Amino acid sequence: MPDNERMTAAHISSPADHPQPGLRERKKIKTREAIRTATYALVEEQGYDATTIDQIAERAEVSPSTVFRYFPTKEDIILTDEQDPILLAELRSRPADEPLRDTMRYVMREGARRGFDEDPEVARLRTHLMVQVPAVRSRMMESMSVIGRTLCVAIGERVGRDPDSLEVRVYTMSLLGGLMETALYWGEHDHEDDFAALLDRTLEVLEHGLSKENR
Amino acid sequence: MPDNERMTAAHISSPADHPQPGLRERKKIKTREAIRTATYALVEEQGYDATTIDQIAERAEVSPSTVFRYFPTKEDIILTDEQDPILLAELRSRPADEPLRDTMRYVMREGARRGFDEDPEVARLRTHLMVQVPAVRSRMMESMSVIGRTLCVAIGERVGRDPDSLEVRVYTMSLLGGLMETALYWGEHDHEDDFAALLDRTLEVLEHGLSKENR
DNA sequence: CATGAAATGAGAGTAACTCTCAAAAGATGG
DNA sequence: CCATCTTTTGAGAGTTACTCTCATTTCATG
Repeated sequence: MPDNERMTAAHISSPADHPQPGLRERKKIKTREAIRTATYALVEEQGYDATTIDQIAERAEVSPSTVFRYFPTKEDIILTDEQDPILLAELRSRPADEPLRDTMRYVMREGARRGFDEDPEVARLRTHLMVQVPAVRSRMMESMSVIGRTLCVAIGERVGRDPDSLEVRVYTMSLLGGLMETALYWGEHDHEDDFAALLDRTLEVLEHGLSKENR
Repeated sequence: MPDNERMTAAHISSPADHPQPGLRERKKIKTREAIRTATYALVEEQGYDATTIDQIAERAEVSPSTVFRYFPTKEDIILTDEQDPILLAELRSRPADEPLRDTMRYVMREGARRGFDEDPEVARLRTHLMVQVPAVRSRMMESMSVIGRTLCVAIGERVGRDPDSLEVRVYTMSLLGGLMETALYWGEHDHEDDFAALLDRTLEVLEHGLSKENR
């Protein structure tokens, strides 16, 4: 089961995305969406573990095979998102002389804002699943380490170092570790806090460490 | 499948560990060891994915049911270790006024040294699996986040802060993220580097960030 | 409309886990 | 040493995520 490549063909959209790319493409998008909404609905009704692929397929009105053609694992139905590549592109397009912290702050904020504006219900459910279902959390961490690779390159460029050097990799993963924990914290506390504020506190800690008995 | 509790009963050894705790206990330890060595041997021969639980059971001369009684998942056979609780205890026993970085440096070094001294072959195989097999890496990350919970308490105590505060959690997870990446780096490079030296570089980065075009 | 390509569905197969229940093996008191 | 109680084990059936293959359908194109 050598599945280093998690990305399905369906994930990679060609750079030029025409508004009307033919019936076939439109149908694929619709199927994808149907599977996702079916999953979210079922999970909300019965919970994650109780929801089987067959049920998802039935409600989405596709065959189980098709579900797997669109998403490599059950967790990916929940975690995958069209926005990730957008965010990565955005990260790359930031001015090269901008301090890394500012870049990350911006990108993270943007990601949270979009995800939440688009559909608050889904965002809520999703983060709850990240917190509660081990398999989902685990999958998220894995995708984090994939993103880490890309981030290393971006960060390596900026700093003028080998992206594969220990230093760059450690820096990147520690940053990501902190950011992910922030997201989990946010989800655990039912999104009561302002995410931007949490992010600021996080970046403060990452930059200056833990001061004793402050706050 | 609500499996928040990953620890099997077999993992929790009573505080008073007698040297001869009766035949029953001794047999359990032997069975556990048999399953582990069978697994390592088979994985070395045929690779991780190609090795099934049935094969493991057969070579260890137990039933498949028994394998699952001892280890909740296949990945745990490889990752679980009697040393982890020892290391955690050691961490707790460090002087309270020792700087955190020094503590972590010490504990990590100690862990790597022991694991490697004990059985270099197994240690090598294990880290390679962490690097190469997604499921194993993923499971390791999960256990990292469990360790993180414990670490938060320890760190919270030292710093005099709420262990559940965002600050402590972010600090802890970013630390762990960096440390794990160091371990992965070490494994990826076939343990050519001196782990202690890598650790020092890691802690330097975590403390002072990435300086531009140094080295 | 005909031909080629891509997407789908159906179905069989694998393997990791779970659960249940009866048999076996160690512990314990007499 | 034996009888009983408890723990561990094995056997087997069941579930489910995921894989692979092949025939059929559906869209694209000239």
